[in-house]
Amino acid sequence: MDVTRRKATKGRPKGGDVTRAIEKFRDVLHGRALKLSTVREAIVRAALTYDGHFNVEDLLRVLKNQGVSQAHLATVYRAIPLLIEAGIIQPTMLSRSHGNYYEAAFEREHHDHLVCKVCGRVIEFHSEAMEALQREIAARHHFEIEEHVHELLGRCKTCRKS
Amino acid sequence: MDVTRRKATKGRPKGGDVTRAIEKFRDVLHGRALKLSTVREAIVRAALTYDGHFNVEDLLRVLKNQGVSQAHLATVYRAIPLLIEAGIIQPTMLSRSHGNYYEAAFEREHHDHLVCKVCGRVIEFHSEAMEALQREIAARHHFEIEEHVHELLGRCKTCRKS
DNA sequence: TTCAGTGCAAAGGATTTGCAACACC
DNA sequence: GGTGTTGCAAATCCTTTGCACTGAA
Repeated sequence: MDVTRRKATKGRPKGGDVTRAIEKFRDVLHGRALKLSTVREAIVRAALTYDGHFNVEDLLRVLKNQGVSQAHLATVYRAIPLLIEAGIIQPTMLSRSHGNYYEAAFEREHHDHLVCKVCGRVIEFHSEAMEALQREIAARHHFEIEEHVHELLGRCKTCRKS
Repeated sequence: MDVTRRKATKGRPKGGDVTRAIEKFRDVLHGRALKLSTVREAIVRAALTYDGHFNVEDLLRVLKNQGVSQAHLATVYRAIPLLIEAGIIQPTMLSRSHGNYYEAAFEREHHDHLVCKVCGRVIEFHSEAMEALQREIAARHHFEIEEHVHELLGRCKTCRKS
């Protein structure tokens, strides 16, 4: 009935996925008369292959390690809205953490998060029953949901013992 | 079974509530060897009687209108964590808005939010079924929930027509 | 060749902090 | 009276922007 499962960091993009994502990105850019630069392509790759949640600095670090030109923070910031637009990444809350965090989203199923306030571990979950309930509540208020934020914060299995 | 209802801005604190809240606040402060200054008391009153969601500037504006000394931003920032600690206010996401927002929380029931991305309207909701489902999901992951963030973002009744 | 993209530095906005004067308990 | 609190200004952190130069189409 209610399929809650851990997707974890399986389903990381394989080569072909990255290629398709870049094609998708190119389309989005073309649609806006923008260009696909080598730097942007590198940013897409870095974002898609990043394991877990990241912020702009994290992404920059990866790019630097790969020796992508001088890789500048401003460039990454400027690319972020485009990556979101193209569905390459999606913003995630990780609530009170300062700054914004993102995660790869290309061809991944929707999910929400359990976040451990002690160790920072993030567990993904998806519940169809929950989604249905949300739709029901929205309908009751004649509200049209475009997106939602749902995070359960607390202590994970390991940390609740200490 | 599932009681979803609009709590709206009814249930605003009455005089007695404010007094009790201040007592509670005093206790929390005492417990940490801190003091209840007149400025802090004014901040508590302003927060409790504020109608709806507010940020630090909003609160400061109220204080200034009341002629509370020179009321300084830094002072309000310094008080916020204490108000949260005492359960006077709670942070609310209002997702992508820059800066943090809060709302009065003293002796109010827990609720979550529907937020209109067009007009900014905030509708409160509470669903026991939803809460139960969250507990179930947490249990499945041996996770202990301390708090959660749940916001449904989209278009309200009025704005979805335009 | 022509715009868009990039690096860099400087600007911005939100929040924090160091410090001397001031106010609770 | 001693310690925490406040106002103020300066400092920080994250993000955005202006500009001259480089690069994609």
